[in-house]
Amino acid sequence: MTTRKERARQTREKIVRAAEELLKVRGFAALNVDDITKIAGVAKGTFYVYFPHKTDVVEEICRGYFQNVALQVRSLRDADIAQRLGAYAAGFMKAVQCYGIHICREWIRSVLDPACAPEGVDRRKWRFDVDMLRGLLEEAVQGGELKPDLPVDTLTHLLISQLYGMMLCWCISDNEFRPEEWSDRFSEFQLRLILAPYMNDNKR
Amino acid sequence: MTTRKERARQTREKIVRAAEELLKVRGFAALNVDDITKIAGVAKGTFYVYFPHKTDVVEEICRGYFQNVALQVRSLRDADIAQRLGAYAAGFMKAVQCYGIHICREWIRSVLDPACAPEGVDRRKWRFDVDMLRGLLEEAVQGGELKPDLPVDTLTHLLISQLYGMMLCWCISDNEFRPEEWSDRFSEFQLRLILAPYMNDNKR
Amino acid sequence: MTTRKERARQTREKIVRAAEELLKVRGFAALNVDDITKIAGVAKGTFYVYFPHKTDVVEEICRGYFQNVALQVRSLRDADIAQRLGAYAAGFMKAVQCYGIHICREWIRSVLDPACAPEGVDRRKWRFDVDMLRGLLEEAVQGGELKPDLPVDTLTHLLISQLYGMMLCWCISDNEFRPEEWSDRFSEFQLRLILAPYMNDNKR
Amino acid sequence: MTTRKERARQTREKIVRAAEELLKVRGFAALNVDDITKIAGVAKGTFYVYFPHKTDVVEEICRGYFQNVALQVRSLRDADIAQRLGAYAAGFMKAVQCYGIHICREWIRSVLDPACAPEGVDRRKWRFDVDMLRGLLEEAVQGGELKPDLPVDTLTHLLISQLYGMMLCWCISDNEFRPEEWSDRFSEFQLRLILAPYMNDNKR
DNA sequence: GATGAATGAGGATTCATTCAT
DNA sequence: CATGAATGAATCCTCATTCAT
Repeated sequence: MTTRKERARQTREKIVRAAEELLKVRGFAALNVDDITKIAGVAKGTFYVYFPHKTDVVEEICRGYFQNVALQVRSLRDADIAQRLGAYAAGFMKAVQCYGIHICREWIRSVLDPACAPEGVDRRKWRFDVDMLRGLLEEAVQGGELKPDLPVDTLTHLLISQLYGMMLCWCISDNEFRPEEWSDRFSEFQLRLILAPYMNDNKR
Repeated sequence: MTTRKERARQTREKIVRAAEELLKVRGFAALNVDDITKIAGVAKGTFYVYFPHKTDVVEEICRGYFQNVALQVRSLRDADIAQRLGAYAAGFMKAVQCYGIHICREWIRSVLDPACAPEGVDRRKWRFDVDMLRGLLEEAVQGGELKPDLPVDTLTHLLISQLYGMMLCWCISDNEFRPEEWSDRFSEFQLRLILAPYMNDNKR
Repeated sequence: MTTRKERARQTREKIVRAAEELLKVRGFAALNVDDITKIAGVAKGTFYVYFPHKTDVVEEICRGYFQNVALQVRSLRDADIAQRLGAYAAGFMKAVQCYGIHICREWIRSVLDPACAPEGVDRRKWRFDVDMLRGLLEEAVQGGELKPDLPVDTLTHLLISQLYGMMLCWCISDNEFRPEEWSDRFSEFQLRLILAPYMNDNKR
Repeated sequence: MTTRKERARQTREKIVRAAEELLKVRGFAALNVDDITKIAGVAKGTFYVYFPHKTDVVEEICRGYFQNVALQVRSLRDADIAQRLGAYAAGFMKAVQCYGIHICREWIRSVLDPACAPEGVDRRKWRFDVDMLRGLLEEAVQGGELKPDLPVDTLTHLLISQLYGMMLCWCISDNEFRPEEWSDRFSEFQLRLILAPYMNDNKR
């Protein structure tokens, strides 16, 4: 009984891992069920026991990705807003680097066109990041850390497009730099300068 | 004489238009020669009279797009560096908006994976932008407008990833904002602040 | 269990037989997967379950053909070299006749141009024959049956080109004679005469 | 007028030359009208002004080949039959080498299957060679040079299959030897030995 | 005679998906 | 649950040939 279920879980796991591996190495366009099952060491038909469609496994892979970023940001109670945003950026880029260029490319590609790419790969990550950054800024305003005239929406979008832009440029430039290092430069050269005009001195 | 060649030009045009239309509506993944020629009203073989490979027509479509941006920047002789970079950003985002979200998405998608996507659609735009922005910064340094300790590479990449990030976020957010307006905010809230530490007062 | 695999074997067999039939009747140039599967009574895709490329099935057909010739030659311990070479020739021409003119033609054609014809159909038969005949001659020299001044290479090539020439002429002349009978004439009128100058009397 | 005709002749010539060149270099399978006309420097349609079908030009190319061999054999009045047959063989192999491996391969291939290959490339060469060699032998018998019990047909076929066999082996072995040299060895090691039993001493 | 634009049948190969065992 | 044989629609590309100019 439990054995049966456990076995099934393992089979499913093998398939997901195989798909993930291929996705990382070769990208979505070159992903096919044949290879997935061959690598997973199961029969082709087994794939369809667990996933009605090929895209479903991609969805599952991409779902978890990106979502558990930055939960640790909350824990930075004593840090100032610049540090917390910096931590978010660092977490973001660390995740980006960790997932690898192919997953990122795939994520971008899929999020650009939900119609022709894995349908399940939705914009949750995007919404999450927008909400997260806006939340951090609003909190800081409410907590008196930032001045009330801070244009929250504008800054949110500037910050987030910077993060997404670095990911995109990394993908375009084909690994020309290390994402992790760039989040540092982002914090160092950009973040504080942008926030500076809105910082309350007493908080400093 | 002229008629023959003119006809051919029109046929080619019809094919390009048909492909462009499909590209805009359905994206590259769903693009196929059959539909292109059907829409263009020519025989399938005719496509290959003008384009050796399917991807070549996509290249043709995307080429040009993005490439004639920002030549006017050079003409801004009297403007300071912030104004010139701002003009570049404005030109970039204006082009982005002008080409439309589908072409932009396609461009991003194709530039993400030259292996499986239109090979001809290369990174020229990317290289061009990188070189252009770096050039503007270097000139300003040489001209004494910016201090010599300006980290050219870092700033170039920050600026460019901001631009590309805005384009990407626009595509992701599905037209949630107008690119043109965002280049203004970019200039207003970010550009000057980042450059400020490196501005020579006398130039101001 | 057995049924599944057995069925598959039969399907594969059906495909091979269909291809062979077409090959015999129409030759390689007119061979296409569509017809093969139609005759075999399976779906087009099924062909590719068993053969990655069209040429692979042709290879399979031609392999084996020609390869198990002349193993019996080795067993002719007591026969003299002329008899053994004669036996080889006889085996060769018997095989030629047995396989039929179309397969022979196809084999020649394919072996003539590995680039555009079935790549897998290689020159094994050719190498095998060359090595076999040379081996027989060398053995006879080492065994003292033939004089040491025998020009092994030259004779090998003369003999082999005679054999292949008879096959070719048979194909060209469109069945004008029976290959089996010609190997007899080859032995009778040519083989002994050519070897004569090099025969050691004592062996006789 | 004459100019018109002369021009046309030149155009036709250019096409034939271009086709010949391609045939030599790439073989029949890779021959296509597009390349022929491109190399010839004429429009595609021009090809069809002179040749109703692609195969017709190949026929024209192959026709002349092989046919003007050995007309000089006739002139060897004083030579004995072995010398004359040797001269024929030499002429044959010289032609073979001169035409190149691709033409030879193509000729063999086409002669093997007139149905799928250039239809016009017929067996004339084959008939010509058979008749020629048989004629030489019969003449020698009638002239008393060879004994009347000479098995003309058998020897004719053995000789001719030897010649064709050398050509075939050359093609198969991919230029492993020089045809011209092999006709010498053929004469030296084989021809005289085969004829010896039938030679009338007085003629020598 | 010469052109070259247009054709469209034909052919190889891929691959997501089904289903009987 | 797991299998893997079978499917067939989809798609890219080739190229001999036609024909209006």
